[in-house]
Parts: sequence; C-alpha cells; structure tokens
Amino acid sequence: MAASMQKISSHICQLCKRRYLTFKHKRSSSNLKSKPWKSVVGLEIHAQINTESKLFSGAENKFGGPTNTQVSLFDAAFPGTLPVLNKGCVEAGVLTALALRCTVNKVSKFDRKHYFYADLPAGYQITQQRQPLAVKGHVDYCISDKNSFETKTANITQIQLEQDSGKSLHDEKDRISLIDLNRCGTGLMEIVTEPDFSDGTDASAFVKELQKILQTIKTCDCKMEEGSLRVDANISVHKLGEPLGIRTEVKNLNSIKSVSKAISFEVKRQIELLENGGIVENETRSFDTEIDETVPMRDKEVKTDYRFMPEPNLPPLHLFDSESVKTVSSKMSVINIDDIQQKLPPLPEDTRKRLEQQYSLKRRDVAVLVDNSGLVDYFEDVMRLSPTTSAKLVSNFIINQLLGVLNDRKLTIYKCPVKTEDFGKLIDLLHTEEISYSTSCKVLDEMFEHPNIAPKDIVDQKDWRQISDTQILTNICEKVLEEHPKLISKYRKGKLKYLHTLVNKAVIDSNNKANPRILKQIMEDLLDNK
RNA sequence: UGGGAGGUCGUCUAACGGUAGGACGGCGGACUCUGGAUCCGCUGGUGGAGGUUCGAGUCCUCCCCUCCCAGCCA
Repeated sequence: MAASMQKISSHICQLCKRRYLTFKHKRSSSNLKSKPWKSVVGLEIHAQINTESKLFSGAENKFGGPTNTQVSLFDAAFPGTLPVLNKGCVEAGVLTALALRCTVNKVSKFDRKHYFYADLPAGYQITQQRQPLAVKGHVDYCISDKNSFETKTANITQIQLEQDSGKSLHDEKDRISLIDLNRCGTGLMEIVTEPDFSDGTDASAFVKELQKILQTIKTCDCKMEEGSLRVDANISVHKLGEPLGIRTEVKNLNSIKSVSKAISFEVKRQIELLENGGIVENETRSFDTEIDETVPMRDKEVKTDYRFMPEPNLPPLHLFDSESVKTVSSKMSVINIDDIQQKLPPLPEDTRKRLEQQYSLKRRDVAVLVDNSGLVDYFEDVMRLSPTTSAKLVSNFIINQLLGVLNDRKLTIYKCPVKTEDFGKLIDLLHTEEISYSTSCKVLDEMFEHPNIAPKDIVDQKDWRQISDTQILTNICEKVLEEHPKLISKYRKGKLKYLHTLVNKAVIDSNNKANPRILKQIMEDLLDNK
C-alpha cells in the first residue's frame, strides 16, 4: 500500500453502523499524480410503497391530494395512538426483496430514529435499524454504450421498511414554513447498495434498471418527479490500490439525470480538492439542478444523535416459509415468503435474456420490446399464432412500423385495433415476398382503418401483389433507362446514389408493385453491361 | 424534472418512404447601367449517434437544443 495517505484512525460509528476512516495527507508525494483516481459510489434509495394506505395507519396514501387531508391521528402523533403494521406493505417489501435476490429475514425489528423537525410530528421515525427486512441481494443491470452492452452486478446490502416524513413548504417572503402531513407515515423501502458503482453513469444505469424492476413487480410507481423514488448517493475518491477515501453524501437526487450529473460533479470536486491539498469532509450535500453542482446542506451541518431505540409499540415482525407456516395456528395475519415467491413475475432482465435466446433477437431490439409495456405480450402472441414466421421480421416490424403508426394515432399497444393474428398474416405475406416492405407498411395502415378485413384481402382488393417476374421487371428497367439518359451518365461518373434514383423511378412506374430487391439487381446488370 | 409542441440553407418555406426544391438574403454577372429597378448565374441545409428499409428529412431507439404548461427544491 502506498504512502500518500496514512491511515490514522478507523472506527465504526455506533449510531449508524458505518465505518469512518480518517487519513493524514502527506503533501510531498509524486504519487499524487502518478496513480489514477478511482471513484466509489454507493446508493441509498427510498422507494414509496404504493399500497392504498400508509405503513402504520389507515390513512389514504395518494400523491397530490389536498393538503393535510390524508392524515390519521397516528400520523399526527396524537398521544395514545398506536401503530398497526400494514400487511400489504410487508408483502410489497418481501416481494421487492425477492426481486432483488435478497435473503429475507424471518425476524425483523422496528426501531425509533429520533430527530427534531417540523414535518415529523412524533419526533422520531420508525425504521428498521437493528434487523432489517432483508439483506444481501444483487441486481444485474446493463450499461449501454452505442454498440456495446456491458452487464454488471450491483450488490444490495439491505432493505428496510420505514416511515416517510411529511413535507415542509418554505415561504421565503413571509418567512414562515407550512407543513403537509399527507406523506407522513407513508411506507418506504430503503434499499441500500454496497459501494459498487464506479461513477455517475454506472449508478444511474442501476437506478434505471431498479426502476424497471419495481414497476414490473408493482411495489412502487417510481415517479422520481413526484418523489416516490428518491436517491441519495455516498461518494468518495481514492488512489488506485489505496484505502477508500472520505465520503460525502448527496441528497435530493430526483431524476435519473441528476443522479448521473451530481455524482460526476462530486467526484470531480473531490479530486480537485485533494489535488490542491484539501481534505474531503464527511458532510451531507445537496444537488442544485440550476447550476449542476452539489452544495453543502445548511440543515445538516450539525451532526445529530439519532438516539436509536427499539420501538416499544411493535413486536418483532415474523415471516414464515411453507415449512414453518404449518406450526402457526391462526393463518390470518401470516405472511408466507414462499407464497410471495410464487407471485414474483419475470423480471425485465429475465425477459430480455429469454427473448434473446428463444428468438435469436438482438439485445437492442429486445430492450425496446421490454421497455414498452405490452409489446412483449403482443410479440409473443403473434409468434404463438404464426409459429412459422420469422421472429426477427416480426420484432422489426413491431418496433419500426407498428410503433410508428401507434405513435401517429396516439394509441398504446393495448388499444391497437390490429389483431395479433392478422399482424402475423401480414408478416407472412412479407416473408414470402408476396408483397414488398413498403407495401406492407401501406397494408398496415389499411388494417388500422379496416380491422375486420384480412391482410390478404386488402392486398387483393388493392391489387398490391408484388411483381417478381424478371422479364416484366427488365422491361420496366429498360423503359426507365431510355427515359433518363442523364441519370445514367451521372451514375457512370461514379455516383452510386443515382442507381437508387433509377430504381426509384422504376418502382414508381410499376405503381409500387415491382420487387425492388430484384429490380435493383436487374438495373445494375443493365447499367454495367450496356 | 415531468407533460405538450417543435428542430430542413444565414432567415422563411416545400418534398405519396422514391434525384432535398423555392423565396428572401449573400456573392458574382448582365441590362448603351448609377435604379432602393429588372433579369441571369453561383452560394448554402435535413441537430447528433445508432437501427429498420432496395431506398430515410420522413419510421424506431437513445442523446442534444428551443418554446409552452406544470411541478420540484427534507
């Protein structure tokens, strides 16, 4: 280990169980410049559980309601009120834990975390400090870079259930603060990752994937702009081969882009600070989206003692599996982890891998299908009804043409009037070259107008069948060449694009019926042999 | 940040998915020419990267930028 930094102390904080390292910097070092900096990022993600009611009360749990209308007595911390754990929240937490491949603790415990702030009426937040709901999971995610895809794995440290706080509205002008308790007591899943991310791009790619997973299993709607998914990042930099540096925590990351930008900025800031002989302080910062910079948070300058203590009003949370559930007499409020495992739908990455293998589709196309809700089902329904057709052609046509028509008509795939059976028949016509690609686009349009007419009938009615007879096509080409001697000479001068122009003329001459692939071949032969 | 609308020569505006044209400007020229006139010629463009297609300004994905509306900032 090199000596540009020397470890002088290391301790685990008894309050938050995190390890703090302190370093003394030796200023002389040429090492400072010789070794590259490495940044390390870990994330804490707060995901609001989208249950109807809150974590410990029956108050409604909806975004955007009138101020202070979704507040139970418990949420407002009236004396004598007691928490009642929402079974739905626990089930959502367990489902999420399983989706993130975590080990679910059979027993987890609730604790009080004390701090004084106006939007927290009880003066403490109920969380899971000592024994969280689940630990040790992992998520596979992809970083795409133009043509290449890199698959990485992020490790999940733990998932804990906790309450959200209320919301403060600060009126700068009148110098007053207003409190909205609607959000107070909403169930949160705090998902803590290991410091596995190398930079902002890496971390934001993970958040994107996490978002897709949570949306697939429907435990959180992940609308970052509404605050239902909030990300905090712990960031430090160090020289390669040396211990981790002192970290800062950046809060207020309320969009994917902010995650990426804030981390990039913070890494750059820390490196510049250290290279100029400064020391990174263990502080909480927030991201200012106006200037794209992180700034120290004034409220967080003083370290508060959270005075963690066991929550006396809630017993430990016991979960069961199919084996242990047999010993329970009353099944009423029992949660069986194995039952929930059964309900876990295929995750986005599972679906991507399966489609890639089963149909030999490209990663990029599969990603589009999976990202657009409903497209995978549509695709597979077409394949089920027309098993002999080309999967590649079906996927290409759904992505590039069907999606285009749907966008144009402001429809979603769920309201697509074209039945999957007919869509498959259309692709068959294209596959067997009975119609050309451009004709198939026109047929698709007709199918939207007349969903009850079979594609084959549309082709017959409109007389759109493709001409592939070489003699007829040769005649068409010769006629076009005769009419456009200038284009021929331009082509002979080496301008390849005039071949396309001549083919275009011929295609139009044939009323879009000529097989352009064969036509192009004939045209080329005629031009080169004349 | 989200929703909506956009992005084609310097400017404005066209192009069934089929040779990116026109107008204004700019530059040059002509008109037995000093007119702020007229005519002719030239100049110059599809925001970027991939993809689909025989062929993409147009269809798909991602990114960038502008405008409108709304939010966010314990």
